[in-house]
Amino acid sequence: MSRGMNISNGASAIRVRFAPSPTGFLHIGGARTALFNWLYAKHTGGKFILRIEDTDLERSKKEYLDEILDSLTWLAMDWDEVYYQSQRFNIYREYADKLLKKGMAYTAENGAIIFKVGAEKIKINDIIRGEIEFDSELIKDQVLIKEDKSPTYNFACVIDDALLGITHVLRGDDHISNTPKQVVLYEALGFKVPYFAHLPLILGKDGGRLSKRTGATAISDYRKLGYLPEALTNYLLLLGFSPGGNQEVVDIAEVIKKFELKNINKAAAVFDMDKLNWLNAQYIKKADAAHLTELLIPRLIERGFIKKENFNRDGILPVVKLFQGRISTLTDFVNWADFVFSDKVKFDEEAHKKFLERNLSKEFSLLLERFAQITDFNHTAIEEKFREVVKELGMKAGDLVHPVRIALSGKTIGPGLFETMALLGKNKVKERLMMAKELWKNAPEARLKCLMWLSILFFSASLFSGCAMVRMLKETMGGPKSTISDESKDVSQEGSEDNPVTKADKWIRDNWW
RNA sequence: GACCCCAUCGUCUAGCCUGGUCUAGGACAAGAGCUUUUCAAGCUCUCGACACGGGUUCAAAUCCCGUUGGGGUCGCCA
Repeated sequence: MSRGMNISNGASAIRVRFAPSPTGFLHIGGARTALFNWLYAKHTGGKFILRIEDTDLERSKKEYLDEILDSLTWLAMDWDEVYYQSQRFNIYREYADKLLKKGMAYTAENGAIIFKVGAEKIKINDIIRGEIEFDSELIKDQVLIKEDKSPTYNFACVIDDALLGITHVLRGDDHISNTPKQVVLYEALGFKVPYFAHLPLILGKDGGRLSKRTGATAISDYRKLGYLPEALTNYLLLLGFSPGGNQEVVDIAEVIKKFELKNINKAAAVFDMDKLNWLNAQYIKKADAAHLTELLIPRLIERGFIKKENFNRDGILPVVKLFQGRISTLTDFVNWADFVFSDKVKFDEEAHKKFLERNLSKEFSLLLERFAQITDFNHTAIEEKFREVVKELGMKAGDLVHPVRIALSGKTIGPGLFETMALLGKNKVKERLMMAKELWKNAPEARLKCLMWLSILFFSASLFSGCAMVRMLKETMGGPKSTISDESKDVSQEGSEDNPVTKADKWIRDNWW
């Protein structure tokens, strides 16, 4: 019953709309426009209306429409009313006829109805940009109804915005030049001209239009990539609006309170993936682990890590907790935590290489022996034993940590090793450490390779020193600049600050002998 | 080309309306350090901008004009 009342004193009620065309996916720019409309409706207690601009029957597709609606729903933007322009063709025709009767429009040879644009100055007052003036002399006569009887965009848009009682038209900057064309139609039909607010465009990294080349453009792509809707919404908001108080991560309810059209930026913004990633990581970090688990389950099923019919939620939760603080997308989780779910540990190329560099069979054996003694295989007990072994062997902890990590996960990076081991459990740790020993055994060529490299090194070194001695006899100081001397320089400058040594190199060097 | 819009660190922005408090604040990225079993995260620090030129004014990032640069639109697409 209150619904009826709202409409009757609807003169003051704010009504905004988002008008997507189902000829493509909902993209970043469209979503931001929708968001600002939605936000304004929520802020003012008005209505958010969806109008599907499907007048182009050729290009409009049901799948696109579904995708757009799905994306909006995913982003938690609910709408109050929906209209389809394809169902309103007779209404547009009716108004075109009115203009025809008034003599303000004429029929072309092909049957199209065309509006006569007069010569006048058209002023629009944009809430974001202020007053903008156009000269209608520069506007051509406007087609209202096309030869095929379908309405043109500008005509259908005006009729609908007027008839649906849209009070504020918030749309992309690229529509500024459509505005005078629409204003003359409003006036010709005696409609009240709505308020306009033209939102700045979102640009790609290259400063041009956001395109697939510069990154994903469809909202559904971001969903697939593992972004959280809250994070994406938050990011989209930041593109053109500042919540104030140096806030970046903002709750949507908070934003609804603060949202004001006049505080929207004028300048176009570049879409920055890095910041989106950061924001998403923030949201993942503060998300409830159980909620994240639910989001992750379909992805784990898809990867074949768990079975759809039977999986253990309680088993996944601690894995999620272990990785939650260090991933920035849901996809990251699936990639980084694969070894927890699969017993076929896939070795990264880099990890594999590093692993074979040094045979730690004996050390692993000792580790296995000591781990066997642990009854409660928890992370403190593991760490205790581990440190014991390291001490006994006279090694640095890192020297054993890294190979063990690779043996367990196939990766050189990951969460804390002891937590990881506790999570995997005693049996899996045992199996994988034993498998690692097999790897060394089956790859004796790796040791051969080592020896080969060593001899090459020695050989070239002696060759070089031999050459150098000969040269020194022949030449004065000034130094020959062969590649060999450059290489040896690299090695000899280990302590030098000027020589950038990668961490990997350092690791190899520290652990080689 | 015509018309229109825009202009603060590499990027997102605060400040601009209502000039002084701005030797311009925050965030992302980058760099350095701390921490550390790795990579992250976290913490600390560093680098880094008012496009340019004229006005107005005691005083301009803030107001005005111009230039330059960028973007948008010029469809019987939306």
